[in-house]
Amino acid sequence: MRRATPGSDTSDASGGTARQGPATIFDVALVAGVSYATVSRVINGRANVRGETRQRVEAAMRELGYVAHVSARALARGRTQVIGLLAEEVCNAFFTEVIGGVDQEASAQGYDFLLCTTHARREKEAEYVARLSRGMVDGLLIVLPRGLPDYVERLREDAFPFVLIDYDADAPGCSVVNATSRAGTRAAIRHLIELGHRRIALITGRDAVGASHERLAGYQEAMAEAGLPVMPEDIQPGDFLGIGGYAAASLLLSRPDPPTAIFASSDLAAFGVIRAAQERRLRVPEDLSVVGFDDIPEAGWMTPALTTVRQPLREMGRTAVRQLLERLEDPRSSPARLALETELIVRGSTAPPRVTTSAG
Amino acid sequence: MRRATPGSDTSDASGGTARQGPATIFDVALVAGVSYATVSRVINGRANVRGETRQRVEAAMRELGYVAHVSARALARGRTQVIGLLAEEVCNAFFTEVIGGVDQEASAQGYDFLLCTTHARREKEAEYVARLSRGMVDGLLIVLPRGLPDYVERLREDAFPFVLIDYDADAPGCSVVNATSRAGTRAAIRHLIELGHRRIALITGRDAVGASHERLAGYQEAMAEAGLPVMPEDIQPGDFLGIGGYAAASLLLSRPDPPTAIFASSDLAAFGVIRAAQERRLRVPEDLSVVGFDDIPEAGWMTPALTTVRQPLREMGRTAVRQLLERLEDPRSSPARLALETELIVRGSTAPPRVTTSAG
DNA sequence: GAGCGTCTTGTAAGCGCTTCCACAACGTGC
DNA sequence: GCACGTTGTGGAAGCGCTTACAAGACGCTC
Repeated sequence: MRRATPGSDTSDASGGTARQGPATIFDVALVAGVSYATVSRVINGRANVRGETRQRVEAAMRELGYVAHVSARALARGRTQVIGLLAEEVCNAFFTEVIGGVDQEASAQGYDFLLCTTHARREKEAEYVARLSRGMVDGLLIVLPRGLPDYVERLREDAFPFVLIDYDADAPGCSVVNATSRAGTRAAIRHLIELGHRRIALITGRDAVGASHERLAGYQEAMAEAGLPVMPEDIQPGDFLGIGGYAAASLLLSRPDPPTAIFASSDLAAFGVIRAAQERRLRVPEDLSVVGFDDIPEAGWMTPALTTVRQPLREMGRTAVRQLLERLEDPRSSPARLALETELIVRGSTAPPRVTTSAG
Repeated sequence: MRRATPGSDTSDASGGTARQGPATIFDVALVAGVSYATVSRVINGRANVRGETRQRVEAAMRELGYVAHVSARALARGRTQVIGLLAEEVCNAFFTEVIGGVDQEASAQGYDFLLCTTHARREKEAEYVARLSRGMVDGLLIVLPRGLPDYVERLREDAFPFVLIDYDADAPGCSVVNATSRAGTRAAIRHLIELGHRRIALITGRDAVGASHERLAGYQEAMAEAGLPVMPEDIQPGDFLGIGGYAAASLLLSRPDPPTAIFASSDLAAFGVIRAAQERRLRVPEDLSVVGFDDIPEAGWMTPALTTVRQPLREMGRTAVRQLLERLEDPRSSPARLALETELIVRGSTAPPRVTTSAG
């Protein structure tokens, strides 16, 4: 084609025609003395290439330091071998754990991944998704979407493969991976009740996130099962972050008759609770039992180590990738809704209450 | 005017030929009754399109929900409008701060960014870089490289634009953005000396990272200036992480004659130090002064709030993007080496020592 | 030894876009 | 009424790759 210059010497890239820019498939073909189609076959590991030819091509690629052009491949094949990951933030152990799992599985399956942080800029999200889904990625993972944005509907219409991670509300026709938040919370509250706690407070997550409601429901169920009353002021709004946990706990602990245990809807929030307790010279767990949710690495690390509900975040990331790839391979496979098991991890931040409160 | 297909109706995409898949530039051209070249001009905001034509095209794009195919554009234009970011990890406040800055500036400048976490898998890094630089991204940001890998040399040869972030050793011909680690550390140590400390220990960062050596040098300079001896056992190796800080501090504090102040080469390490102190029932700052480095958000947050050397991490990310874009626009612009100012932030974790140690 | 598969290779036609070049339709100024 | 630039538009040639399709070489059968 264009730069098939058969006359000149072919073995010296810097000689004859002074090539500029990285080598293309044509250059390799020229050096190997085969057609570019054959080079392409070698690159893609097609079987029908004679061993000796293959070796010549491989040698030429090495010699020229050939690297396939990503966009060109993507355009020709109609897929990019990249999956996109849409997360709100990157500076939060919850997301980084999930991302870590995605990273691991994607790379194991030969996919790259493209991380987009939305910073909750809702207006940009839709545009992001539109562009990603047009030639940048083959499929999309969306972590912890708040509500169910319009673009999800659009993706569904376009039959573009995607998986929602940790989305707890209804999502008809969508693949979802999440964890059994409600059951996990119930187990945690039961654990506190078994230790003898009667006044157990809850700090919720962000209201827009479905998992918040699930955890609240689990709390209420466990309390009801045990016949314990739930005081409305014992349910404090949080934000899944340390700051919200701290604020909520400060409120709870400054009351004349504070709870003896606090369940926080995330580990970060639980860290905030512990800080608030320490500031008041309350010891954890002697004066206050604290339970978190997620089991991020730091939870096992602190003093006291945090009792928490383990949510298999990395595994969720991995599972989501597998689900997505399944849909990539067979676009007609029906969307699945997977809930991974949570597990109560009892560590040092919970103990029997010092005195049984009046409510008990 | 001129109609491409004068006979049939051109406004109904779902009529005549049943289109499948997302709309292309041709579909838009058909609906708008212009050639695809004109559509391309509109997309790219070229001036030479009549107002009325432009509007027709825009209407057609809206009607079809047209989104440009990213790979196709990239292939045709030779650039992607994406910059790549190579970082070791994503679950570490240091990186996330830098990444946040990059994100912000890139998006302000109309670029997307592609985050690749290398997890210190050195063998994969080079491959990553090769692929990224071939049609995935226009330029590369490399955060905190350990040593100066071979692929950097390759990038330089290929004249591929890249910027190193927080790389402190020699890098001839490379653009670098970092901070004045040495001066910052000197200021921190001086602060401790002014408070009356004489036995000041240092916990280093990872050895492979240039900034570690800079901080060590700053420490040694400040001690020498004050005429204070540096005991070899007061310099403990760390890893920039909490776990290393904890381990090093545990060692330092378990000695019969422990230092009265510890400088940690990162805030995370300082958190580890504080934890180690608390476990020994040492109070910070009364019994032990602690200084960190970085000033990640958590530093101002803890109790006690951490005295630390502020490194403008977000700003470093932003600056690096600006530098990279400069090189993108003018590939012959000479590489610059920018060092942003560090600043000592005095908070609650430092105080005069309880008793002047024998060394004083 | 003609007819038939199989294996290997080359040619050509795209993928969806940008952009150079050409050309028509318009004024201008003389 | 002519040459002349301007402006708006269409046609065509790529960008670097994949992948039908076709064709040549080879070995096999009957």
